[in-house]
Amino acid sequence: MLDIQFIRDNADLVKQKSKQKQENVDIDRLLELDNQRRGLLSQIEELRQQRNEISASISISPSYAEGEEDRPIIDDEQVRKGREVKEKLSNLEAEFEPVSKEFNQLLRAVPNVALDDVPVGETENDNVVSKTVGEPTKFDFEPRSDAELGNMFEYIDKDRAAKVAGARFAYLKGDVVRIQFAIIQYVLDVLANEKIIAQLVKDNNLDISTKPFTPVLPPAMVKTRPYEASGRLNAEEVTYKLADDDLWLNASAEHSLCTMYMDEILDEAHLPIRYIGYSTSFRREAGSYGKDTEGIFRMHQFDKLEMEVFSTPETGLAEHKLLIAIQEYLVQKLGLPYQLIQKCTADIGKPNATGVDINTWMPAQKAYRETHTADYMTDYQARGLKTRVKRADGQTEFVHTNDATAFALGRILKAVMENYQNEDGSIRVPEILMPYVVRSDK
RNA sequence: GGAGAGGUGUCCGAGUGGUUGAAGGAACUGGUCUUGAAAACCAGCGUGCCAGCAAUGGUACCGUGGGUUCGAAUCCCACCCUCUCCGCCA
Repeated sequence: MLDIQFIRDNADLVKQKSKQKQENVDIDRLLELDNQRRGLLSQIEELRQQRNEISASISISPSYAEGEEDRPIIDDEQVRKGREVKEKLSNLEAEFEPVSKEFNQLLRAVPNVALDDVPVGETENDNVVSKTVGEPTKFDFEPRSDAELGNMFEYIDKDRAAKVAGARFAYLKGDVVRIQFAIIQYVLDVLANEKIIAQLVKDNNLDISTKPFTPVLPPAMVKTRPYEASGRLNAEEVTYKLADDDLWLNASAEHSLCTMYMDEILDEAHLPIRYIGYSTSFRREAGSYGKDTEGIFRMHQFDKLEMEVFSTPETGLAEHKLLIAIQEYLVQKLGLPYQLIQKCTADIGKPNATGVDINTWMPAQKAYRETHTADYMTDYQARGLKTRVKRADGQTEFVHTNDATAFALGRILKAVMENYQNEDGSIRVPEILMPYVVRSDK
């Protein structure tokens, strides 16, 4: 969330930026509530002061309390006054509660302010292709889709999955499963390799740490409070709720990673914290009926490798650039053609200050489709989660957070299957994955 | 799921109704001492909100939420979490 002080001081800017994101939050109402809230709060605090003074005036000193001598008699008049104050206080607090509640709801609804170089747009069609790497894969036959290839070799069984779990689920079987695990191993190898990180830092002229990423297997469920605080809970369209518990299914490893330092103050010397998380991700896909129903592109469940970084404010943007560089490195090593997309204001998402997507070439659809995203939240997410850093000078401030897809395995399996297919439907193993698919029985 | 113990500041840990934002210790920061370091000694050292240019003042925070009271870390209720033992189980 944003700082209310910042909104007060920059109301016009916040309104404008909010509109650019197509998030229509009533900023005037928020400011009105803010005024009401502060007015009531100062009245409440004044009464509390009175209450504290009254109770102090009738307090019994420890020596008296132990009954040594001259135990004072409690002053009934003061007690009566105390009761009066208590009554007034509880009335005011009752008045304060709904104001405060609406205020907090609205405050959380205000989106992050996009960086100035984020293109203004109304839909994802206004995203800007910032570069295209590689040529669409050439075939001297008509390339098959993941669904067709999956059927030919029983790699993908959605019919039986539908029987068991419903639409948008699949049994993935056989060698594509081995490819998935090879990709996981490969990504962990790359991100644990300080030489590669250092090279990418250098190539991009970034003045940040070369620290490698720590692999993490996070919880696949998140409680309501952290989920809401992260700005990532989207109950209507995305997130599954467990019926009997205060738990939601992860829609990304990011969701249980970004929340892990909630209510904590981190030591500056420990930053940046870089994690590569692996989690099965669950999405309701409620707004996408009839979209991408074929194959494994859009599923209720998929596995994902996700990078998460906690950093100081000064290095946040450079960390974002590093994450994009890593994404490009990984996609290039996998030999897939792609486009780097700068997302526009309407598409970056509420907590983001900026964000990019990588769209990978999908031969059967003859289109670049979204496989990666990289989000930079500045201090927006950390403010909600109260994740702070204690600086060398003793001051505390909110950390900056970044997240970025390493590989969303469902979508990347589709990309690999389609781009590496032969005419007979067989699929070659990308060279970089060869060492990870060696079978001991062959 | 059953029985028991417990959740206090960066950490350990005291505190069962009033001068407790919270003893003591550690860590950390500054200083004295030292050729330097260590040790020792002295001092400082939580976070949010409101008001203020600031100094500062006020208020809240001892797992979470509610209650009792003039007054709650301390008493009562509910919930969450952790640990130990038993049961079940990958």
